[in-house]
Amino acid sequence: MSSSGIDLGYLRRYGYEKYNCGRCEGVMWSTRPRDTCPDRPCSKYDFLYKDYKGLKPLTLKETRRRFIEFLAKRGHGVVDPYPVLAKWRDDLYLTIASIIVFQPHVTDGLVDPPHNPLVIVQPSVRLTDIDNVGLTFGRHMTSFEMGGMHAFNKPGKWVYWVEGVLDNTIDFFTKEVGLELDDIVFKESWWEGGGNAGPAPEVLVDGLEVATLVFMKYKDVGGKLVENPVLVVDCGYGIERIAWLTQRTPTGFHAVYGNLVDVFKKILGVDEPPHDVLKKIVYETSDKEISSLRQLLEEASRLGFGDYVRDLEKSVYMYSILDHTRTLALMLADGIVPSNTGEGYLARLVARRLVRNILLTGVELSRVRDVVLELLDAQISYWDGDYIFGKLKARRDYIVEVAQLEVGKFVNTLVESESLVKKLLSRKRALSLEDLISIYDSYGVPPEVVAEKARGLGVSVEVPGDFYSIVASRHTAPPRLAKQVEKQEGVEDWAGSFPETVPVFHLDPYQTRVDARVLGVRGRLVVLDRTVIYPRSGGQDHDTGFIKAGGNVYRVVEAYKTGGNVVVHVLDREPDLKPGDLVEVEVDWGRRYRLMRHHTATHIVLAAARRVLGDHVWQAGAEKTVEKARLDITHYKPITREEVEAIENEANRIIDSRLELNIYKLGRFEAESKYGIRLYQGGSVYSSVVRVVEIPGVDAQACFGTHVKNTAEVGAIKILSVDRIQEGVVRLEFVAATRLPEVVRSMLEEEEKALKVLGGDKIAVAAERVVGELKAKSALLGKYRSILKDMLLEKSVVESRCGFKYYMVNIPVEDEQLKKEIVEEAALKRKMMVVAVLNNIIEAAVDPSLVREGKINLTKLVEELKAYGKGGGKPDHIVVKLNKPIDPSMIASIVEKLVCPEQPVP
RNA sequence: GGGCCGGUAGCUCAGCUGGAAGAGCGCCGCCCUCGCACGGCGGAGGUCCCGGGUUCAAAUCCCGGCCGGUCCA
Repeated sequence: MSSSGIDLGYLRRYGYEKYNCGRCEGVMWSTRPRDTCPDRPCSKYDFLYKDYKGLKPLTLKETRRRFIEFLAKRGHGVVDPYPVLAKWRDDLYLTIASIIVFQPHVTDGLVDPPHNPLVIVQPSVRLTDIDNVGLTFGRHMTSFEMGGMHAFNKPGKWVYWVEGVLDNTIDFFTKEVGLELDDIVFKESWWEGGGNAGPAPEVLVDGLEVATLVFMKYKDVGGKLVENPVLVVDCGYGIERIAWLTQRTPTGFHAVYGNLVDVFKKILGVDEPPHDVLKKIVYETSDKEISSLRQLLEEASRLGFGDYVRDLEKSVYMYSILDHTRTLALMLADGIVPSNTGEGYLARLVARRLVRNILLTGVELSRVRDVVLELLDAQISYWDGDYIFGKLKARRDYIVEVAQLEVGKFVNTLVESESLVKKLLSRKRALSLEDLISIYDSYGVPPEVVAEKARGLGVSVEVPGDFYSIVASRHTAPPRLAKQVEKQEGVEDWAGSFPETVPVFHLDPYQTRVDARVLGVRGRLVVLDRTVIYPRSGGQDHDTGFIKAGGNVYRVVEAYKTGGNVVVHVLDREPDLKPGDLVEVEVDWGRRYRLMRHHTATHIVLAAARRVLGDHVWQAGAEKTVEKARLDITHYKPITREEVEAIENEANRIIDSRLELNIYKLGRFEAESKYGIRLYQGGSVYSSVVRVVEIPGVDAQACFGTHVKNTAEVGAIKILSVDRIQEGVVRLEFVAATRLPEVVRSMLEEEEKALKVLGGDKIAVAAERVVGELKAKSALLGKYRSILKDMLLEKSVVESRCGFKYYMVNIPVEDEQLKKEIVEEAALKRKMMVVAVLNNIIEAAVDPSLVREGKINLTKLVEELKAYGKGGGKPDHIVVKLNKPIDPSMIASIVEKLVCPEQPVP
């Protein structure tokens, strides 16, 4: 791809000329002629051995500091890093680049950035290359720092474009990093993603790509590229890679993790090849396309490093472990709760890859949990005080506890895999690819582990190299189902044509009526210029009420909001109204007030849960109706009874503190810097201002709902139920205020009903008594049954004409259990054939030994009885259900035929 | 949100090509022992997750639900 759309000719001013790479044919700009571009695979990591004159080794921190300070000096405002949990977006789970912080609201031009231009060093997590992490010796890391240099050019506000970007880049690398122009090459490229696209020259230094300069010129609209209203400068500098380049350590991990590498070596018992050897290996393999560890090791052997292959293998695992522990810690620190869905699954993925790598270094399965703890602690203290990763320390307890839990789950799976594989192999002698996929899909046991266990049982199993992509390809999502029910054909467009409805319910949530003007009528739908009716939104149910005009009163049965903040009222019938009419709108205050109080209660419960359970608690969903409020929160283990009570107590304490709520609008970035990303409990918000609902000192959220003035109005909160609705998410249901007595009343009524049946006045006592009586009765019944059984058997012995004795029992009471016990007693204990009849069912049995000896086969009896009904069974036990009456003597003669087959008729 | 696997004794699980609910561990009693452990004998303990359906007959097959696990968006 070319860099069409921008002209890099400005580089000529610095002495650059355009060349073509002789190998990949890419277009590059260089100060001197080159045959090939300094990019892999066209060249090796030449930086590792190059003697740079002005280059001084920079630590990661120093690199980061210089980057920020350099751009700050050039007028860039400094933006502090955002979490890697991208709660402000609903199209992404993780922050994968610095621009993510400003998409889509700023890149679309809807919101002004906090500074323009700006600099931000943003920790980012990308898991797409997770399997490459150790293999590329530091080129790929799942967590990395992206040095973001951003400018947003729009009409009336021009910052800089190609020239500014190139000046800044060249000056940073020459003046701050200490490179010379000759070292730096620009290679033309193109970038697309996240709904934007544009030319994106890469900055290459002797085999390493150290920055990508994206000129976000286009927007992807339905597969077509159109000019973006804002020309976005999206330059990402690889802070780790730059540090590596200046230090020229054997791998990028050494540059980033410094002496932590030695700590990990000790904990894991891993030896690296000597650094000069390692560096050689890294260098020599740097232009090879290496996609598996086996390939890397083969390549290393081929290059004559066979002696070091063993250490190299373990070292690669260790590099992944360094990377995965930091990524996991970072994800957890930002509040991710591991789970089987969403971002929680991504944390699980990292945790499981981590465990696999740890096992591969040779750590015993039983020690994995402890080792993870040690590694995380080492990682956390290594980053203590750091600008980006210093926050790990404050969240240490959560990180460690959750990681241990999560790792423990996987360890369990692996322990159980042993018997699983055994079981499978006991049924078949080999395991196919299908088996491997189904084991991985259903139980989460990775194929390598299965293969290893199978090998232990003497079965070799082939694991294809592209196993995980095969699995992924089987899970391609089905076409998305149509989104809900379309409200009504064209309503969105119709309603959208009106100006925003004045939200009287926001201006004064206590106002119950207002005079309004009709703007539009469509069937039963009405749009007004203002309203006190709250439309269903943000999990709060809609209001109901009345619209009065000209002596008519219409019920408002529903209300919803369209994209343009226009409230659509749904009436009980088609009204006699036309645009321009004046009406009076009145809200059903009883309903509304309950909804308001349930809504404020929900904010309070969330805050209380966060105080009791920890900062990882996020709202995962909420619904407020007149009957009750429902709040789903993220949490990593079951909530105990004590915790529920603590949350309830804390919530009621907040109510009793009589806190005045502050509700006001605030610029987006201002609100974020004041309250943090916590604001977005209800999901992403696409607007330049957010409506902040603040309970001072307790909670602040971006929220559209209606709230009471003072927490005291919530009155009281009672949590009614706690459910784990999926892994990592707990649902709390609760009621507040005047809804509470209604709930209590219905509970008391239930109890009354139960007591009416059970008798007594205490339900627990009554139930205990009834259950006790039941047990005693059934014990007594058992005794009667036993006596009756013996009595029936005594008088039921029948002797056939050939002298064969058997029981023919007619069971006089409808007791299946009695029939069963008689049959068992007779056949199995007394070793006699028995024929038992209860209603229209004939059951017959003999001791299985008689069948084995060939003396009798009851299935013949079934054949004989087929004329009277249906049935079946085994040779020693049959059941036949009769569909017409049969004379007992008839049964006897049939049995006779069976037991005296060869007896001549006298 | 979708796919797959599972739910049987206090625990771990077998039974699942429909036909009389099982094993190991744990528990109780007895034997052995000065006592304990081991061992031996005997015993108690079950809503086969729930609800429908098919069938003469369902733990087993089918449908729905609940709960757990797991993979993928």
